[in-house]
Amino acid sequence: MQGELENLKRDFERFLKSRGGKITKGRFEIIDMIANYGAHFEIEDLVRWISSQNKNVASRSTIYRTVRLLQEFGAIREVIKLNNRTIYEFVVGKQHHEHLICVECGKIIEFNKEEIEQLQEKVCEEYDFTPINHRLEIFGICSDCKEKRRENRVG
Amino acid sequence: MQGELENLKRDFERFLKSRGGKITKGRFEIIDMIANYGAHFEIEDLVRWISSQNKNVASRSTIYRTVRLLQEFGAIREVIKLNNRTIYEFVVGKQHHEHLICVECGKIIEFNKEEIEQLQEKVCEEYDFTPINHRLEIFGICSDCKEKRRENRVG
DNA sequence: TTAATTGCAAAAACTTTGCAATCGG
DNA sequence: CCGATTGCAAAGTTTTTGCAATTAA
Repeated sequence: MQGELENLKRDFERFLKSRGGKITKGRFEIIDMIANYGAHFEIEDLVRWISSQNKNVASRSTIYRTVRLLQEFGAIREVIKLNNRTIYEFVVGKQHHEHLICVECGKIIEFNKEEIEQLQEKVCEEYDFTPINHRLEIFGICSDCKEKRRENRVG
Repeated sequence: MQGELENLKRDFERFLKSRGGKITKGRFEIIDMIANYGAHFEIEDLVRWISSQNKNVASRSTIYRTVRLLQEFGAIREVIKLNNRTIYEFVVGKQHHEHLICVECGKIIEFNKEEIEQLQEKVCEEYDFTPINHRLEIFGICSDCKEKRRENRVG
């Protein structure tokens, strides 16, 4: 919803000011582009897409730099790391969740399991470890791909 | 223990033969090197270390290719992905486990929580998703680093 | 013999950085 | 005005690949 994006921008402004940073048009346009691009993205795809939409938003370096800033700020997180791919996620308006990743078609399914979160906290306590964030990735074959395999076997 | 390494090599031989591959000295020397290197490694470090020990084991490309083979075989898994670092783990003789990663000192703590594994299976069933493998990474601050912070504050 | 493997150097893919010009506060 | 930011091109990292020579089966 739109209000959340506006809130995020306002908070990001505060974040920037708090570290002596500046409010530039490019940074906020990048946020809009990411918001329009969809929940999950790889930086290079994002760069290409932004350039295809509007050459004047920002250069590749500025996009990389802004993604890093947004990550420090907390609006973006690295959610999937597989082989040499890194998939980021724009977290605005999303509750925390984990991912099922289909290794056949690349589909990403989000899920949330409160009990798993609680067990993680328990583990951290046991090790006197203060968690900052976490990532659970389950790789496998999704329902659709299994279906397709079955069809191919029959056909 | 030594027997496990021998079993692994025997199984890896079968694996290679089953895909029409060949048993080469280099591949098995790389396994020995990895076994001696320690549980967790980054490929570039491994390459440098192997070269420092013995230039004639294998070239950088062969090490990369063999690590990939061992990953397909299942003797190695990517366990941690953070920023642009990938840490691999040699799984021989280890039961499945997850990782706590200290973002301050880089320490890796292994843990295993059966209930978490079970809950994951439950989630997969719900989505009719067939899991192949998974990775749970919890980033945070370890006990020692918290202690150090306390000392610094006092001192 | 012949198909897989190796080493090398080059290329590819992704990300960071130095610097001069520009812009925000 | 001053310091942060930008764009560019260059450089840095990590990983892959084409190819000729070599090696296992």
